[in-house]
Amino acid sequence: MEQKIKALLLENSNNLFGSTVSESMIQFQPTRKDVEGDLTLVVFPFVKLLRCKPEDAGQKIGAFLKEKIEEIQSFDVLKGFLNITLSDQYWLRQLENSSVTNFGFSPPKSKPLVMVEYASPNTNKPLHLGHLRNIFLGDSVSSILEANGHEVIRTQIINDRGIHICKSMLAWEKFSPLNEKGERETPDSTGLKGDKLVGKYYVEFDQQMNKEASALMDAWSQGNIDDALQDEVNQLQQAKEAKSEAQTKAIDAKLKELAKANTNLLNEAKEMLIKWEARDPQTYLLWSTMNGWVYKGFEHTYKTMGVSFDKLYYESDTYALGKDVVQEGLQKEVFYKKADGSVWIDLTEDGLDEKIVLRSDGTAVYMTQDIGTAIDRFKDFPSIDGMVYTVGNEQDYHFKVLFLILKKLGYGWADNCHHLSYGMVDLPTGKMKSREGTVVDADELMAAVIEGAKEMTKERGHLDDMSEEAKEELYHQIGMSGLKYYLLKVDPKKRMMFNPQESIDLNGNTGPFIQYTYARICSLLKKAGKYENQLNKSISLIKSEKDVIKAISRFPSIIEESAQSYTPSGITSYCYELVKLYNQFYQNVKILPETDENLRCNRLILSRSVSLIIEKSLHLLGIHSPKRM
RNA sequence: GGCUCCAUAGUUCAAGGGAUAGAACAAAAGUUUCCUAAACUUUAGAUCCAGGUUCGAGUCCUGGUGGAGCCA
Repeated sequence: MEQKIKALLLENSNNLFGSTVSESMIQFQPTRKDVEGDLTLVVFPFVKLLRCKPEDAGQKIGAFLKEKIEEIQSFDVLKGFLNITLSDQYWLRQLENSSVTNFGFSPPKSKPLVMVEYASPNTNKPLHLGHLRNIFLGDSVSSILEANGHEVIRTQIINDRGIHICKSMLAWEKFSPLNEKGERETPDSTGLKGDKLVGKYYVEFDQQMNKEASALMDAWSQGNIDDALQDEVNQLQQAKEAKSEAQTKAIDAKLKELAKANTNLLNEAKEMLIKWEARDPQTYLLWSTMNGWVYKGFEHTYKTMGVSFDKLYYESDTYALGKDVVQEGLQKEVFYKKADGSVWIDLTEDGLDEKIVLRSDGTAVYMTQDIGTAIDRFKDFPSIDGMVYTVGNEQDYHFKVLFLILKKLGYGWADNCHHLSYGMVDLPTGKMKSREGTVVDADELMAAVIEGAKEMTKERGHLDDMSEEAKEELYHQIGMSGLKYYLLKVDPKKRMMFNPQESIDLNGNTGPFIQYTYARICSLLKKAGKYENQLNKSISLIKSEKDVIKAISRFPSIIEESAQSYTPSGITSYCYELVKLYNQFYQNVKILPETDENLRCNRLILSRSVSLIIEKSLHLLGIHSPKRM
């Protein structure tokens, strides 16, 4: 309808306004709920052209439209807003349209292939709350893109190499206790999930290193300083004299860093990394064994989360790839070499800095890897039209630079790369810090929300005749729904607060609330038995019915907008609004007891339509729609 | 030090430059002989500060304050 009005106004702009109007002047918005009308046209932009009061301009446009468009039942002008009321027949037709199976979705694969990367886990520790936001977000955006007609490849980049990986490997080798057979701890022998076991040794490494560093600092303060470090340490220690408390603290921190950097333990880890890069067989075996444990653990976590991937990329495979590209870039003079041999790109003309792309010792930095991985992906899937990187906003700058470099290297597809940047997740107690042990573990959190859902569902007591197995599945669906919805309802760009208490809430703007409405409609339709699946379009609508139909008719554009902006929160807001309106309707009228067969039938069809949209919306959020709860 | 982002009820979040800034939670009061009360209905409560652009600013611009991040 908006399109229709827009076209009509553009077509007749000369005789209506005396000059050509631009498309951007024609602005629609939903009519305020306390005002009569279905659709509102903002009149202000035309006031200047017509040289009259907003009210008169509105009257003129309204009269014109009413004459040309038969679905317009009436109109009203209020302070520069033209409120148009459409006929009930129009709305009933809208309802009828919504009953097609793929209502709101574009035909599958009608739009180009997009690769979505979400989850870039390190293989040295378990997944945590931050990963949950990342993964739910990427998974949901993938589904939304699919609904909008794109073919999607879901992928992750697994950070499986580097010094941090060597740290847990080394700690396991050095500190894991031996059993009577002389074997070190494994997931099987301890009953620990693989990622948890490896994470334990990553922590162990840090503790042992700190211990060694403290001992080293004690030695320094007694004057036992290694020759090579003597000058540096002395300088720092002397600098502390006669300084304020804050300054002394800062210097102590520097000393501590220096001590850590000079521990035997860290040096051993560095040696291990060198061995790994040289493909030392023993180191490789240890590495692949421990990573194998982690992958098994992750698999379990992903299963609980209900997500999966089409293609995996490992940094151990791709880290070297970027180096060749850097050489090419040097020849093309996109990059330049500094005296020490390191390679840089100068982005100052683009308002950015100079950025290193290869270290002086020839080793890769993150940027090198990411350049290589991107190119590799486009080689693997030549028909990719776009890449979406779901990565936290602390890397905003990194991706700005990455895309610019790719562009300068001559890759046209760089324009179709998008950084889906999301904000950090904070706790009521403050930031999550792994060093302070305030990180919320993904597995533990999921178990907690499922347990919460179980307790609260039991209190309701709706399920007495359900099998234990079905009940467990339902608790899982409800708990995960609460968690996913909670993390997805906030605009991805924004930093958010995670309150564990609220995430298992069933009331208000939550996943379970929406699921409940769905289950209630399912029950209603079941009890209704057979009914005529044909709308009676001559019946007039009551307000609460029309409100629901209006919401239903918005669904296709909501999907479109959410896909374009990569925001699942558009779906959550919409779905919540639809459900609220439906509940008002449900509370207002009787459906099953209604004796007028046409009315009863229409209301059942309306309810069915709503349930289908809820199901689709929840699917786009990665949430199940249970038929009972 | 340089750059980027954020600031809305007590709290957590909404609001394509458009009408009287919406919800939820928490607080207070109500609604079951009837389709699942995980619901519905009321009440109370907010745009960090100072300028500017505009017919119109929570939204855009400048400056300030407070918070977060990135780069050496």
